Amino acid sequence: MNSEKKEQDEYVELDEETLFLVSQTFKALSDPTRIRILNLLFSREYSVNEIADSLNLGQSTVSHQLRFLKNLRLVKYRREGTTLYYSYDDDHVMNMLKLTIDHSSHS
Amino acid sequence: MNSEKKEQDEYVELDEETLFLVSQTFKALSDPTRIRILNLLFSREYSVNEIADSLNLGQSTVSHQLRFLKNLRLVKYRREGTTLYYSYDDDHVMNMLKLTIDHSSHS
DNA sequence: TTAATATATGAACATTTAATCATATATTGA
DNA sequence: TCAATATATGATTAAATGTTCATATATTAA
Repeated sequence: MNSEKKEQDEYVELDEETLFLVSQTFKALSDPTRIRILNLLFSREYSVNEIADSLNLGQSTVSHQLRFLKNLRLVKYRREGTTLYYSYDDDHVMNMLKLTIDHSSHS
Repeated sequence: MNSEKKEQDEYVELDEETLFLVSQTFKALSDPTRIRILNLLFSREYSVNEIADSLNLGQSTVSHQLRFLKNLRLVKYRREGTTLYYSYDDDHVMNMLKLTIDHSSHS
């Protein structure tokens, strides 16, 4: 039952599921394109084409990355006609992103 | 001089250097092996071999990943004879990691 | 100086990843 | 129903990434 005496400084090995979730979360924030998209969404919701135009990216590129972010529930969307308006959907992740941007800004 | 009137909801496009730093920081945390290493270092300093043994990783694998983390100044080391003791060196990143682990733990 | 131990390094390889292109799907208005 | 617009999807490709193996380097003790 794995009941050896634990040392004071014993670490807790992460279970596989947590490890996967954590790595996926950070992976989402590890790509410049996704960072730029999320940074855009700090201010308001944007349609796919607005994102592509604002950031000079292909429509397909944006759509693929939004799917990635959507799968991790970092963004959500709302439909209006044929247009999908995307916005962020995870405060914890957005906070980390903002903190790290500030932390990294040599301003 | 790029002085168009800014909207209220205007976002601030990230400069390339910040974008790179932010993405690198999160990339460090996006790999399961590196996460496990940093998770180990929460408790205390470890030598390279201790890390390899504790996590069932090859010595070379650990050394490579430590170099990665060292380059980003996320870890530092202290020498004692032929042994190098590694410990973490960035509170901000370690805090983010801990928060995200807690956030992801379905406990 | 030599052997033993700890760690680092470089090359090779398999896998993953992001962008692109072409095309498919979905919604709306005429 | 058809055309126009917005978005999604699948396949392909080039680049990046992580692990492994073999070997190099560095420190210490004898």
